[in-house]
Amino acid sequence: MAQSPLLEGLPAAEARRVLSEARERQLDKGEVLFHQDEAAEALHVVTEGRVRLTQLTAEGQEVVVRLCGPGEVFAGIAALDGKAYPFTAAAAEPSRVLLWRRAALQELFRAVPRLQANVLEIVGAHAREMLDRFREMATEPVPRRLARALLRLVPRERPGQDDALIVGVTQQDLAEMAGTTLYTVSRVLSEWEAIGAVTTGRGRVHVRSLGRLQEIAEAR
Amino acid sequence: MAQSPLLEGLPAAEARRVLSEARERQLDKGEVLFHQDEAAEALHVVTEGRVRLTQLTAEGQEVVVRLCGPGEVFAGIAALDGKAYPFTAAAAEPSRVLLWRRAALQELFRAVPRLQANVLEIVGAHAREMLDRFREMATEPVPRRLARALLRLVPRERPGQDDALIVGVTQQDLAEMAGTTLYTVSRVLSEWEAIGAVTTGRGRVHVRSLGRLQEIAEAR
DNA sequence: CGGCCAGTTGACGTCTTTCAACTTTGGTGG
DNA sequence: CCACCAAAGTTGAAAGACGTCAACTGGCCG
Repeated sequence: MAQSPLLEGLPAAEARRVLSEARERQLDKGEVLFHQDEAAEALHVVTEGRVRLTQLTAEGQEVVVRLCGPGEVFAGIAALDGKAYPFTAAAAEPSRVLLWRRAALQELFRAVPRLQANVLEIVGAHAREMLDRFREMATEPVPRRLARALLRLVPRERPGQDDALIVGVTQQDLAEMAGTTLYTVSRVLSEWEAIGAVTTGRGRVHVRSLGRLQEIAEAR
Repeated sequence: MAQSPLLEGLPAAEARRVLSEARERQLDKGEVLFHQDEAAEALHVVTEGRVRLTQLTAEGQEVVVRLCGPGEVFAGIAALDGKAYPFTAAAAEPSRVLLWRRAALQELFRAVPRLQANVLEIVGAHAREMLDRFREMATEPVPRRLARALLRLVPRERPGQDDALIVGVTQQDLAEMAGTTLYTVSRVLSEWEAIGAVTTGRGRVHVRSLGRLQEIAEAR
């Protein structure tokens, strides 16, 4: 938690102050934190496990907006403007989150201005990410989108490593992140396996060469 | 300008105060206000004409993020967190914009808190819109996306009217907004013309029945 | 009136989805 | 500990949507 971007640059005393205002919530696998279109009440941070943010289409098809691991903030926008949550949040596995209600947050902003700056920066980063993904969806073929989806799932900051193991993510999940079907995901992964770029297993993708994947994501 | 969401709810005196801090800029058709990835300096509002926000892919393909008419705010996120502009802004026709540099804005926020609330709300709305469009791109076929693109171009608030005339937008533009090609746009518009939903002309789309279009956008 | 830009339309190819059948994996309860 | 079941993954065949290329038309401005 200490290294969450939410608390970045805060002196220990202020960080404690902020944390003391949080509520904690524990979630079983699959438990829903909030539904899309509900009134937005709080900003959340994952401390343990993983939370999956999804948008549902009118036809009932799901799209995965983001998969949040420990330290990651979500529903930041909602907390700022207090409109409706733009997605549903549910635990992808047994998880723990901290949450700050809007009122508490407003007050903390006054006492700890750096906190507000952090929230704005996080919200900005998310808005940028959505813009990029929107462009990707509009212009890039499935394999490249899938490569990017995998790269986004790789735990950050693994100096020197050129491989990565992604677990607890089904091909259905990957399909919803890349905006395609599980069939196409399976085919593409099979191809990559044939050229030795990845190995796959039930709920598991082992990226053998992040570099290779990056090339697929960016290149030609 | 008075009815821009930026100034919503501000007493006349405060609105004047805010406006007095703005710089104005005039743009010829095609003139670029700022480029994607430049350091973000200012929040902008269109007062006249139209500004086109685009993202460029690595391969040089363009995607239109938004087309802003009078009163509309853009680059709000950038002004808050001061990172890079996430898109390029250029005048789609001779235009005029007001702009507030980050420092001026911060100061105004202190004097006019409602202004900050407005900016946060606007940024939130844009973030939500991008989320929705991302989902659309991931799940919806071209005709529906095109219908939505047209509906977004219809001047707001025309009580009672069931038709709308959209001018100064080429099919190439529509293609970039809907994430497709001008060929597909032409074909789809031809179909709609055949059933009497629209009529088209050079740089012109006359929507005969907004209701019909809405059905296409939402339905089945 | 000529050239240019916007738009149209057909033919074709390809990527992706859809549907169906089948295999593999891992967990659970007997 | 094993057998079994459900969930996850694989793969082929076929259809469909969409993009690409090329040729053609038509309106508009100088």
